[in-house]
Amino acid sequence: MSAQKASAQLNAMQSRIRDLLARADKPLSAYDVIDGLRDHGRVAPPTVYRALQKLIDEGLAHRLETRNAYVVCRDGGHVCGHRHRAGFMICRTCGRTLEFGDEEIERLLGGAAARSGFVAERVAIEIQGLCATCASLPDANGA
Amino acid sequence: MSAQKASAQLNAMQSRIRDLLARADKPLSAYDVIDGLRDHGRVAPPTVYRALQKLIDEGLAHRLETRNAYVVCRDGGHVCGHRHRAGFMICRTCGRTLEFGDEEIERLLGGAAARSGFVAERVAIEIQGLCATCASLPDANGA
DNA sequence: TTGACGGATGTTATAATATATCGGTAGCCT
DNA sequence: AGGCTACCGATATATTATAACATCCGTCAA
Ligand SMILES: [Zn+2]
Ligand SMILES: [Zn+2]
Ligand SMILES: [Zn+2]
Ligand SMILES: [Zn+2]
Repeated sequence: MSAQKASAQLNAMQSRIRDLLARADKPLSAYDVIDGLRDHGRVAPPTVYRALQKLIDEGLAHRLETRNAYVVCRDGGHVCGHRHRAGFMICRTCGRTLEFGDEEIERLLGGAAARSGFVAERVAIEIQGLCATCASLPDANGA
Repeated sequence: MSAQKASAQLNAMQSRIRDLLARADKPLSAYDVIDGLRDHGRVAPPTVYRALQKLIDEGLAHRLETRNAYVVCRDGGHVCGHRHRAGFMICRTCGRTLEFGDEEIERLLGGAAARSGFVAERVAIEIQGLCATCASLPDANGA
């Protein structure tokens, strides 16, 4: 058991935050997380940001750049614990966020980059719009 | 000339900011812009944010979500003045940013979205990495 | 002409997001 | 034990963005 690595090595704070993100049905900002942890006493921003970064490093969570918010990794099948690229569809009405890990898209992005000799390291793909549910409600369509 | 619309209807502030963005060889934050306009006297944040939004609305500039920064539209051929979707490759070393408007990618993203019944409105695609120039320099490779 | 109205622009103040920096704690090696 | 290191957390502050209010200016009915 010398080379045991990564997951399950979360401390109490990290676990609490992961649970909080997992229970939420939409992305939480760092300060939403701080508020959500009020039961455990006051928590300072750096504590939360570091814990979030840890979860991201472990592949357990993602940051949504267009929202300044965080979600647990919900990439359908894959068992988390390895970092992976992902895209997101974020509903502007209900906030629900669908994660997708479409390798096809990633390959194409890599291709577009390679055409210019660009070496891709991080890829952010975030689609804002209406989820199927909200799109079917008249209110959300702007009408 | 009753229905003349859009472009060239920039006021002095908007033009100055567009010029500033155009002269910069990398994305500028809103506060970089404020600093860059110091010659013209102090400018307050809302003034700059509103002007930037105007430029974005006119299709003359884009916001980089992963950087909280702004660039002029440099989509190769197209004459700006209409909003369009774009992707970006952002060099982490020199900051230079390449804009691409790959319809193929957009179609695929639309497809990924449609598969879940998601109605895409805004699409952000931002690739961080090394530009061809920086990738060829030993320092930038992390070595 | 003139003064009520409305939209655009500018200012002040403050909110929301994120990090620099320091000090404490615990494991670990000598 | 003593010192080293790495992690952890708190205080303070930096960075990014907007709310709320004031001002200016063109429009148009009276
Ligand atoms: Zn994921
Ligand atoms: Zn929805
Ligand atoms: Zn463009
Ligand atoms: Zn570069």
